[in-house]
Amino acid sequence: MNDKRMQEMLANLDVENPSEVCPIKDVLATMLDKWTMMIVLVLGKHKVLRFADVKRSVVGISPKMLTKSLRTLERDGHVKRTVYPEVPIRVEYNLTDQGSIFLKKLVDLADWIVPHVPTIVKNREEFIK
Amino acid sequence: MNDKRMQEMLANLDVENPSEVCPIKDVLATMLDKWTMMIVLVLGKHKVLRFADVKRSVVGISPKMLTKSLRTLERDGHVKRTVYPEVPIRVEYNLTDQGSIFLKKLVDLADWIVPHVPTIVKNREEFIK
DNA sequence: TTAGCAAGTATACAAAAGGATAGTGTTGTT
DNA sequence: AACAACACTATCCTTTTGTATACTTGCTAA
Repeated sequence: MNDKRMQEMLANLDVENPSEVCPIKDVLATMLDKWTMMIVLVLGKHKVLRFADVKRSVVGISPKMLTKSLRTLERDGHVKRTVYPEVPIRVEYNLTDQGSIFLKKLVDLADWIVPHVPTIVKNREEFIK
Repeated sequence: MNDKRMQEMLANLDVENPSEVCPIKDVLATMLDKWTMMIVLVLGKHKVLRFADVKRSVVGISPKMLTKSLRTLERDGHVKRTVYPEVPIRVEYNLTDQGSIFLKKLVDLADWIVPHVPTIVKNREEFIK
């Protein structure tokens, strides 16, 4: 991506206006929420998980936040929710194609930052004030 | 990135442990904070900005959050802070090389999501419960 | 008919993030 | 002596986020 394209995208993102008036920034911010990302990562690892499985994998999440985050992911098309009306009921979650691309971008970002992490951690320890 | 590499990265990210014990996830989450991202975007657009300029560009941010976010970005090596001891004092902020790559990844993510945004917004309106 | 499971909901409360706004320190200008 | 400029700090208070945990629903098996 060259600088011109970058400036175009920054114009799209309407950087100097609040996110309530810029759906792109709003959609992005929702995706990059802490719990949301964690769920995308565990679904990337295990492919298909039931509600209780996700809860076990995302350590520390409460049922309330899990439901909320899963609903958001489903609503925004990143996750598919499948109900099997057995007894007891079974509900499975997995990434959609869109969700898988999102995962890829996330892991790509992580892949890039990994070599920098030791330095960053060291800086954090030394950084006063 | 193939599936094997993806699984390696997910192992690196230690997806099933809380971020306090995984510095990679912690560094990522810090970068992807709402205000932090906005500041990176405006610095990408304007290259060099003073404190009051950033405040003007990131609409709605309070001085408290601006200082906090700028310090975090500086601490983690994404932003350079330069003090000119004039009177009145002048302080300039700009992205480091690392920060510029981060901006690129962010804009790349945005670039990918943009075509999906209209559908997502429509889904959000229709999504009941 | 009582127990039990899965996938949530509901309620109460605690913690963290964030907004509004006044104050600080330094030095030149009036 | 008072004021202005700039880049923050400090304080108070509201809002949002999140936890803990009890409850619900629908059915089936003992």
